Amino acid sequence: MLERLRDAGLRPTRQRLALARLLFEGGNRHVTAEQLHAEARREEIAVSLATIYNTLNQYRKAGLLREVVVDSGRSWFDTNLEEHHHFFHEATGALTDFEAEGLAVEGVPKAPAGTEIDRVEVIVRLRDPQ
Amino acid sequence: MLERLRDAGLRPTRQRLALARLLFEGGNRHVTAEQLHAEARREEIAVSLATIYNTLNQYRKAGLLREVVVDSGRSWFDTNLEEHHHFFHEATGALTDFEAEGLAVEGVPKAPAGTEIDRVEVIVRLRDPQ
DNA sequence: TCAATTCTTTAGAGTTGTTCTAATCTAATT
DNA sequence: AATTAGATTAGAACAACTCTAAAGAATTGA
Ligand SMILES: [Mn+2]
Ligand SMILES: [Mn+2]
Ligand SMILES: [Zn+2]
Ligand SMILES: [Zn+2]
Repeated sequence: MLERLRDAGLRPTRQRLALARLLFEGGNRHVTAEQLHAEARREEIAVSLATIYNTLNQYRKAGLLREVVVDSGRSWFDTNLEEHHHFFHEATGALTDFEAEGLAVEGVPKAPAGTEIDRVEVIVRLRDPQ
Repeated sequence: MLERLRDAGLRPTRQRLALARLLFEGGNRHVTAEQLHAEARREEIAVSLATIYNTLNQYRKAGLLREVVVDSGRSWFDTNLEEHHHFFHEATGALTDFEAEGLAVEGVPKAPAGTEIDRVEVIVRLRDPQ
């Protein structure tokens, strides 16, 4: 973790290390700022909400996290850096991955003049049956 | 317009009619609440921001509009009800359509137990070249 | 080793987008 | 025309997020 932060040009402070452990140890995950803050509090890690936001954004800029936009009004951060896509269940707010392998998006038109394609994102919105 | 609102179970009030004209006459468009409010003011239509929000949400629930989620922090509403997808240029906030015809999304995994697929959304994020 | 420097954290204030409240107004119904 | 149901509004409230400036911690380098 220490290395990972140093490599990203971030001082390995108490807070950043603790949050890195929550985020990166124990499998990929999706979190919002409030969720991570609540989790830190539960684990008795003293860290302010401002620092949660600072840290998530720094990790994103450093490429340690990416943002997933599925809901206006709330930012989700994703520790899974592999090419993949998302199920989003509107009713429950559940956000889950599915692998890009096996998925084919074909016939994407070329980017408008003066721009290029950064990323093709597929979001599968779910609802309750019937 | 009057018919359209009546069919949706909405009283055709002065405000709803004026907004329907802005939204639905003259081709498909994407708007945010603030944009529509500014436009109404420009056209000297007296309508409060609360009514803009109420109306956009009512139109969405009635199926006259859909919401496009491309940016956390701001809701976009789309008058284009045909199956289509979006380019989103992060840098400028430009949101443009491309037709679903010609696009194939294959290999979408089946929905998690207890849910079903509502819609498959493709968002092509654009950046400036290089 | 220990200033000195630079960067980080923090509480709380500020901002933005959106929703709520409750008073007033308007459309529909009788 | 009177009544009723529903709509609009200003402004307050709220939620998510960012900013500010003061205090604290990591790093540097003498
Ligand atoms: Mn939402
Ligand atoms: Mn954004
Ligand atoms: Zn993911
Ligand atoms: Zn569109």
